[in-house]
Amino acid sequence: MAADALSRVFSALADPTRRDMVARLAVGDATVNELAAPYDVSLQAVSKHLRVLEDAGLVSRSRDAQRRPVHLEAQVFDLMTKWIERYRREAEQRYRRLDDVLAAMPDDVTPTRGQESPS
Amino acid sequence: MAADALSRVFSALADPTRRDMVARLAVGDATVNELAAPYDVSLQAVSKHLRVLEDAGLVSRSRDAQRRPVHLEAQVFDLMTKWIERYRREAEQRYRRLDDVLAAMPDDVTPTRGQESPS
DNA sequence: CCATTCGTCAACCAGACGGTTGACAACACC
DNA sequence: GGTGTTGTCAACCGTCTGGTTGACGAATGG
Repeated sequence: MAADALSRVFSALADPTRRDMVARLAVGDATVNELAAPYDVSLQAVSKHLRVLEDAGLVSRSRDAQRRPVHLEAQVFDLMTKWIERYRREAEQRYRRLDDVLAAMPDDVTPTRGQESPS
Repeated sequence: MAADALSRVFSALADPTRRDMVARLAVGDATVNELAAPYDVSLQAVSKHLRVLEDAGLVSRSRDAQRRPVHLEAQVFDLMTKWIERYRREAEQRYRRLDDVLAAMPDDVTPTRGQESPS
């Protein structure tokens, strides 16, 4: 199950509720109860979601009396963006190479470039 | 399940095998058999993975005789990066704001949440 | 026409996931 | 010390997931 860090992060964000919590936490830290408020689920379910986010490194929890303020750890996003950007770039380069091929094609299939003398 | 597009994309990339396939496809299109080669799983399992990637919009399949070349659709990456960047930026702004507050704080003020203990 | 290659569909299985309820630990407050 | 608040742990449940095997469809090529 989700052995590597990247899998854990993607998996954690695959759930709309958890993404919503991340959105909420981007505004500022919050307690479990505060985070649970908008959703129609038990506090335990929210606690579980937070555990998943924590295991993914997206979130950290500290202690304030009985409260457990939750804090967003935005650095982990870099892991994802790095992965994504790498392959996006690779794919784009491939398209560019394809463009070169098309550009190098015989003129008769690319007539729009200039006025060739018609035969 | 996984009603929204974003969930489908994150969920699809949460699997290491599928991420690996995306990596492979960034280099160039491939058939199902070619994609299956590196992995020690049945062709059917690979077919299932491709279906997940296709449902997420990460991949498209065309036809070439009996072969079904698989093509990476890199535009979907934008969906993720947009989401990520939004909250990353929001969190960063918050840190900047926090820095301002800390900078504006008198030196002797130590924020304590507990009650001030009388001597 | 027949065999082969390439790939999908269907049924099944074990394990993970998201949710529930009930019990309980930790701390604050009176 | 007793009570209320905050949150976690544990057990359970239905569903989704990733894998398997077996059968089959579609197209190629002897």
